[in-house]
Amino acid sequence: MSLRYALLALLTAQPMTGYDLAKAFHVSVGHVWHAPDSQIYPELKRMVADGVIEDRAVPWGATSTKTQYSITEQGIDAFGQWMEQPVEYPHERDPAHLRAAYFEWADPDAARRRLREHIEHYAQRRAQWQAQLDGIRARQHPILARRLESDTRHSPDAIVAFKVFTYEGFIDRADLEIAWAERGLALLDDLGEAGEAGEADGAGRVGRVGRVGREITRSESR
Amino acid sequence: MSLRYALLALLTAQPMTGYDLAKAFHVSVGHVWHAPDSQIYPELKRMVADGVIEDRAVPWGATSTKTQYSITEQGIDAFGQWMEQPVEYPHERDPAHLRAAYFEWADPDAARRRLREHIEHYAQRRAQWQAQLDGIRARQHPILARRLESDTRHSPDAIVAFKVFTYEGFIDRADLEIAWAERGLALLDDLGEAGEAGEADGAGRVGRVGRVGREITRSESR
DNA sequence: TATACCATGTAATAAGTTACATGATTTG
DNA sequence: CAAATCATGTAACTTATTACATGGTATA
Repeated sequence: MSLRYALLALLTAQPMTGYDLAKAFHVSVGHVWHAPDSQIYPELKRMVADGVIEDRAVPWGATSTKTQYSITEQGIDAFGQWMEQPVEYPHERDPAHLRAAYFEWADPDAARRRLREHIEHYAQRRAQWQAQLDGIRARQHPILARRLESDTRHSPDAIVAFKVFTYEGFIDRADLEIAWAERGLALLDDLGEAGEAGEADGAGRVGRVGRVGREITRSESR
Repeated sequence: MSLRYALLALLTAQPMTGYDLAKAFHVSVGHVWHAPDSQIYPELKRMVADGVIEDRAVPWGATSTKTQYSITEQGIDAFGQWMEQPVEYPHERDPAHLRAAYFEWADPDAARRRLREHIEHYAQRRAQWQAQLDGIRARQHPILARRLESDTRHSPDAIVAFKVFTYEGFIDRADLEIAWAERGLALLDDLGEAGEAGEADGAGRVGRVGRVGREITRSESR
């Protein structure tokens, strides 16, 4: 149901066609709540049926028309009421941490690849979020700029501050994930050293990892 | 597809009935990858059909039987191959951050409630993860203990270290979310003060939030 | 012998993914 | 006039959620 409110949020800034909306979505709120076009179009239909938005045919070219959607009074109410509802937190489902929990079944090099991919993944996301944040802080982000013009009922500073707050949270999260993966790489190195030492001793399976080699601590890797 | 590997991971420790497996799931790997029983049972059927696990009827009571599942050689291979595959990262879909991005549409008290719920949510998760972590570190966690007995091919220290690594990541994440929400509460306080100051001046909408009141910085709130 | 727990699901629905499909208009 | 982009989807599938259903076994 969040998709509906992500779309409503965009339409509080200005009326848009489905196409415009989908595009605007992908470069703004889509970084917080992803949805493909094929989910957006049907949802817009349902939203019209439910009265939270209106569709209007506007001319397109000489003969054609396109459908422009705008939020209704009822839609604004629904958006306000949404803010009164508790957030429904999704159940934990984390593919990267699930993998990491059973790294003993992986070749150490495969585990390292997974962790480096993790770092790469969050470095890319971080860059995207940072770009959003820069655009928001400078009030240059196109959708935000439009919103700041059209929204007369809220303080521009508040509008900006909440978006900054949101994206800062994502950036901190990306940093955390990168730091976590780096600790994982250090752990693999330590386990490797311990394993080799054990083998050199002819001892087979290793003992007391974390007391051999350097200590692995959470504070170290940052 | 991760559910399959979460179940395989449990079955690398010992054979179990569907019921045992579901129970074990909820108190261990289910904290990393949630699934309800109604998803587990059908998946087990599919896994038998695909040959990664075997089912065997074992006596239950005088006349009845129950189905015990055990991992096959093919299942162990599949688990190892899974470790060679890159993680498929889900698209970003964050209901709490989505809400926060548009807090200007919320009553400040409603926004505060959302943030306090966020803190409460992650405090509870943190406690759960911490409990898991304590059990793992002490090697008292029942499924882990069983695994440490039965798994002769991996170093017990490595088995433990990767699980510790995984859960530490979650705990750090919980701390981050709590700190984020606390910054949000501070932001709301600052915007409120600025708003009141503005109104007292008869200025209507507020100006220059972030320069009035105390500064809100990321380092401050922790 | 009642209550807790063991055991195993199904049905209906909702949500999300992937791939494909089609034509119109604007612009270089 | 060709290419880009605007415009709007549909179909098939997978995954996940919610709620319900049913009966057996162990134990106090």
